[in-house]
Amino acid sequence: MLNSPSEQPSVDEAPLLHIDLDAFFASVEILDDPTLKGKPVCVGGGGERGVIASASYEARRFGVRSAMPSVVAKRICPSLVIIPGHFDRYEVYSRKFHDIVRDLTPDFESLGLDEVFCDLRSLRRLNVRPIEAGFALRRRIWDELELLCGVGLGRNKLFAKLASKKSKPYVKDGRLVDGPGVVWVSPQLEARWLEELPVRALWGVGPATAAKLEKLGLHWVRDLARVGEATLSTHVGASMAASLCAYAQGEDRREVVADREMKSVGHDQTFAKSLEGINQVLDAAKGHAAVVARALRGQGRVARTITVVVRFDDLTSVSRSQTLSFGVDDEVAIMAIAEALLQSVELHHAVRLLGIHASSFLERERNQMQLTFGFEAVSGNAREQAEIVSRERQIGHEALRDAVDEVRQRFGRAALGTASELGEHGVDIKTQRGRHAFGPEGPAS
DNA sequence: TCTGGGGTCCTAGGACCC
DNA sequence: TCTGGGGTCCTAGGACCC
Repeated sequence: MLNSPSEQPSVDEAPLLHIDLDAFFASVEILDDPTLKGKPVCVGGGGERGVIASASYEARRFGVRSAMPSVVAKRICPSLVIIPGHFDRYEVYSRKFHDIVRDLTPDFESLGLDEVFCDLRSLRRLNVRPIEAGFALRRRIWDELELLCGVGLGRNKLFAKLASKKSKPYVKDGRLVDGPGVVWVSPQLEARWLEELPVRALWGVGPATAAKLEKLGLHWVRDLARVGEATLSTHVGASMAASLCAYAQGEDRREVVADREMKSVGHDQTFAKSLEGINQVLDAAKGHAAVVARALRGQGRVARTITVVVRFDDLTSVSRSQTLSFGVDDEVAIMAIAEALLQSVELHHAVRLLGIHASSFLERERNQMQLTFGFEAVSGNAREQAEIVSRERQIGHEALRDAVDEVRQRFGRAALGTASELGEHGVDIKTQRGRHAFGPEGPAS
């Protein structure tokens, strides 16, 4: 907690600041529709397969939590209002939130739409007082956005994040208790904080890792000191073991990385009613391909790797991916690859989730293969332009056709035998080149 | 109570090159 | 003729975060 009001750490004593907006999605919904004020409100999927993404404090009083299945939330809180997300609205608020943070320092890293880590060290010469800065941020976020937030300060990301959690309001015996708003973990307090911390509270420790640690008799962060990193490594992997051992000592080397480059975009959808058969799956995939293509173009990126993910009714998942020698950003090309990949998946159960993802980005200008499907030559030097477009289209078609062939070859007969004409899904690719020159096992060796 | 959708990172194995 | 090992890229799956 705040040790005493007079205590004011310097930037070097509290270099990391973490801010986390309270019940962000739900709060935005209430701002957009004030009649919701005072009601238990959630944002999430309302159907049988929906889960809660964000719960207002009013809902939390009933025990509703994010990641909880909506049917469960509704059971424990029958008056719960579940609203489907309006992510465009959240992005608007998130940008304003980031603008306010940027006024303090450009040296910040966002996690999702509602969380930010700031490295305050670059403000050393400005004589910034971290605790004052934290309260000032809170005030501005409230004054300008009418949103509440918690602020944590500490020597590293580990403590800053733990502190912001402690700064927030919480529910006790069904009542809402105010938090202090800003919390600093002083170096003197670090050991005591770690002492009381369950391993599950550490970054990177989820249900699976927690269960492994439990098996080793490690419930608390203090228990981690008992085992060596080498032992830990055999159970949770080298990288996780190194992090855990460092955290147990209060050490955290993770830096604040401003303007992280995005590495993938994708679209997943769980269907209210599972899909049956390849035709339903392919129909759905067309929509997914369009969403992913739009996202790529919106960010001015082209992707070399296309991945499809299928989750079955038994909750098992499979993924298939193909990396191309060129980048794509249009739905026709993405769909052509996705279709070939999906054809290779054995549909032994109905499909509850379908995902298409794009990764391995290239800079668009220099690396995009000119896949100008459906592009109509327009005004100007019509003939010349038409020739260029035609040539580019030809090259694009050939490259894409080769890529689709490659997928089919990789997966052998399953993909080859049942592959429907790509034209059916909008790509006019004739496959009359010397295929079938290889058998069921792939290319003849 | 039975699990979404946006992402990130890690691991292990195989292919290929030197 | 049979053989090593490192580096890089790709693939599939798993775990985690918000």
